[in-house]
Amino acid sequence: MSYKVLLIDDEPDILEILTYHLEKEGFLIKTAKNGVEGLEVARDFNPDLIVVDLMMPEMDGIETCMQIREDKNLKNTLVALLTARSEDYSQIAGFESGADDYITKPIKPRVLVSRIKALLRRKEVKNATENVSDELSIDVEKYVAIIKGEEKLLPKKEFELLALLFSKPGKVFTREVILNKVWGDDIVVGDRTIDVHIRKLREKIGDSYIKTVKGVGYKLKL
Amino acid sequence: MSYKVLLIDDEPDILEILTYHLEKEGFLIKTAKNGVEGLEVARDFNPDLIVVDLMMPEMDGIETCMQIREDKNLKNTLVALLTARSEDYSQIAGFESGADDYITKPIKPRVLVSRIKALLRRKEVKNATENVSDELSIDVEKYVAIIKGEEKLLPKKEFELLALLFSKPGKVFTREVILNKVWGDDIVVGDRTIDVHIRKLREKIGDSYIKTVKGVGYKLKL
DNA sequence: AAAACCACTTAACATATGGTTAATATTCAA
DNA sequence: TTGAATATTAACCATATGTTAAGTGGTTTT
Repeated sequence: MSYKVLLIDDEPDILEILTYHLEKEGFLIKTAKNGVEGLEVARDFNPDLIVVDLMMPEMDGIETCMQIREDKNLKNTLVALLTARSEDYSQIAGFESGADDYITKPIKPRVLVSRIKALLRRKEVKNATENVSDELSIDVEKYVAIIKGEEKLLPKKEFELLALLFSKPGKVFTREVILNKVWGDDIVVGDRTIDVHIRKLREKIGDSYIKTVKGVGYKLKL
Repeated sequence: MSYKVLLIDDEPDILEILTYHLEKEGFLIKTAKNGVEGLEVARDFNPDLIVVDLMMPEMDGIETCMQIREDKNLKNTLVALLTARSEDYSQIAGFESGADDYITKPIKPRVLVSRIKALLRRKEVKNATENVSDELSIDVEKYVAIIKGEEKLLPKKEFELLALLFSKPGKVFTREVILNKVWGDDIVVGDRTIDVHIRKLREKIGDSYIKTVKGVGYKLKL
């Protein structure tokens, strides 16, 4: 299924050019020429991503962004803000608009497309890891494991290992696969390294979640 | 709870029409026909927002605005100035009236309403950000970090870095992202530059807020 | 115009943490 | 029961980050 993207901008030219490039990539596009209209369309269209221009008359981008964030039905929708310059960034960032990404003008279609793809990929991961169990979850943005509501900041490798297991809870990941995904194809480490990381994870999140399948690998218990 | 708005204008017609439109939107409205009266009402009514007409006999808008700003009890109150034309803007901005927004006449009710909503929402955010950790917040307009009530003026780069972290407290920002957002896509700086800025920030706001996630980046502690 | 100042960057060195290993213990499936 | 796989622990070490001071260029002050 292709991703749905809503573009909100008051300049028809920009809408047109972006639509062209994104449709070429197989995205499903709708457009709106202001925030109010955008919100309406969004509620109906239920897009995966909304791209909002910051500079718009009447209701500006930040305002729109915030309203999107407030709408519970659009909880899983990503928002990317189009901003004039990267330097102005802090001005926007100061408000917690809740945007997931900022894309600076002038827009290069290629850059935009790859940014959007990256965003959607992340969303995929996020959705996959959400609500697997109400006791344990992970937050990819924050690098934390949430165990019974308590957030534990994990070091890089430990987090990546846990995230891997989370990518398919219940599935057994062989040591080989774990090495490949977390450490990389070429890096060589001793064969106790994984165990030690598992150990540290268990220390932090409790013994009951990561299950050893002897001779095969590890899996996340649901 | 609905927002309280105080309208100050010497023209009854305008007061009436604005009251009508704003009450329709669920705001709680009070009016005053000059600055002196306005201040009295304000102290009693304690509104979220005061809309002041610039052109008024006796005590004019700017004067009123300044007096509002001086009143400690109205610290959290927003002020919007009604001005005749956008060209006059620079004139007014010159005086540091302390207004939070300028709305130009002739007033279009729809525009006014959305502007006011935007303002109040920002205020909401501002107050909310303060609660993220009621010890630390930032003021985008002043370029300051407010740490336990004390304002610290930050240099550009430091502020932008902090603002970035603030844009999503808890989220880990990689060095790469930080470089992109604060320094820009193309600018190349040595790899100790970020650390040094982090250092200076920590020096000013205390060590406890910015957390290092080794191998990944930095994040703002909640 | 010189001096003082400030923001920012760089360079050189110090430190600490996360990652790994090694040595030993324990477990589990055949 | 037994040996290979995994657990556990602490020690080790590399590297990412912390820290300090000094350099640079631009701006303000005198």
